[in-house]
Amino acid sequence: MNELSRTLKTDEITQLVLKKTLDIVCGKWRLYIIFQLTDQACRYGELRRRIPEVSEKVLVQELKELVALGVIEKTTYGETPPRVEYSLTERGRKVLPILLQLKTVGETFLEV
Amino acid sequence: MNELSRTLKTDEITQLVLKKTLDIVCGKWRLYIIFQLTDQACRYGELRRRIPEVSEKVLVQELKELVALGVIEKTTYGETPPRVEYSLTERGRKVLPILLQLKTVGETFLEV
DNA sequence: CCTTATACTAACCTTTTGGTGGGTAACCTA
DNA sequence: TAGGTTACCCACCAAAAGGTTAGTATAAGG
Repeated sequence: MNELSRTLKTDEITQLVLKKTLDIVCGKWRLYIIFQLTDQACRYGELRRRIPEVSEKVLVQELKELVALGVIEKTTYGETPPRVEYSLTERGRKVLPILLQLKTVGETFLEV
Repeated sequence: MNELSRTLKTDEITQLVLKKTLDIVCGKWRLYIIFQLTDQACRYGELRRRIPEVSEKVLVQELKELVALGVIEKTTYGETPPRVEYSLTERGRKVLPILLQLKTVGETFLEV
């Protein structure tokens, strides 16, 4: 019984961990956005221009979510016209190599 | 113009690659299913019992999708009651280490 | 004083994903 | 002959994800 409850608990933790990962990774554009910020911070408009296929609403929404998750951070300069920059957080930079490796997964399954 | 079209093409390839990756990874239960097959093949019913939270329909559906993607394979033994086993394909085993690393991502963002 | 630029918000709609509750075939055992 | 076991299928439904279109504040530039 004790062992069972320990097993259950481990499963629950694994599920939590995986859920968090999926929150960060899933969503059609999240990885794409993260990869755009690999080297430097990027303004909102610049992101729009670099990923023209994503709709405005979704981009804003995804950026907000990634900020809430702690993957990226937002810096607002009180200027007009407004200037806002997005960049990776420390944690974001920490996991970036793993996320970049995910390309290998896609490549492996696209090979003939 | 040549450079632009080359850039566009690269972007398209990146998008294809990422899409393929997301197909494999996303979905509430896909990673979970893949991880269950790390060491040995597993029967359908065994998977059901190991992941009780997933509904029957969704499990079947996810298994089918993973087979179609080439991540896992299905072996049917013509017995009654039926026996069906799922296991990782060669490609599946190849990318498994990368997928396992994804746990690190979740852990990083769950830390206090 | 009208336009332009930037970084958004809000209302609304469609598609995709995940889930429930039933049913099925085939053989074995009691 | 009734019930158990296994690995599914089908019709239907709710919620989440993704997308379109229009509108906003502010200041600088012509």
